[in-house]
Amino acid sequence: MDGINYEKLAASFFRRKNVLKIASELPGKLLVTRFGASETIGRIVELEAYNGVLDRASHAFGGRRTARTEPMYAAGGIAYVYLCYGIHHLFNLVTGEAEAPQAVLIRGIEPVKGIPIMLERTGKSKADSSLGRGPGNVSKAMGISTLHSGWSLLNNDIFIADDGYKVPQQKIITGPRIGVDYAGEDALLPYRYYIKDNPFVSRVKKNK
DNA sequence: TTGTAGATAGTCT
DNA sequence: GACTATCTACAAT
Repeated sequence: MDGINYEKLAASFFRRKNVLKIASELPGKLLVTRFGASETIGRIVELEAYNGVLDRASHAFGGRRTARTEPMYAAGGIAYVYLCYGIHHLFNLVTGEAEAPQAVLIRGIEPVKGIPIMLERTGKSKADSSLGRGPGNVSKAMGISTLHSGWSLLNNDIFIADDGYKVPQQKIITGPRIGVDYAGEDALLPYRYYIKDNPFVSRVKKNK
């Protein structure tokens, strides 16, 4: 449709046990949202894995289980959206089996389709590199909010798709996660994946 | 171009 | 009632 051919990823993709394996395959995939007549598509360029109860940076660390984190304990293939700073909605993909609270946080996308809609949602006037950079902007541009937490990624409202785009292996970089200094040694784990030289990947420091 | 400060609201104890 | 996270804006160089 509209010149973009893509295939929705099936539940089997999300339900594998190894969240790192799933995370390593996500760069270059498409994040699609369809709310009413508004379809927006962004290519995933940056993400972080959260490895269940062992991961201090995860909301589910130590087996904590509350109404908010409940979606993380479900089987993979649904969305987990939480609010941070009272303003930003962060979008996660739940992976793994039921009772294994693993998730992947989408930190950055490259707008592919529906850019005027994204501009309207974010209140921006032109599509610069800040449109899909940073987890708060991702959900804002895609129209995702905490209302969508627990939604299935197998329906036609929100889903992940593959359009055949392949990211060269040498352009997929792994490194420490961002904003998880409080996680102690876990903050050093290379659970962050991003595409090298992509302007929509948040950078610690500008270099030029 | 780089650094720093201020804002926010839902969740858990 | 305390805590948790990121973006935007503004100021200085």
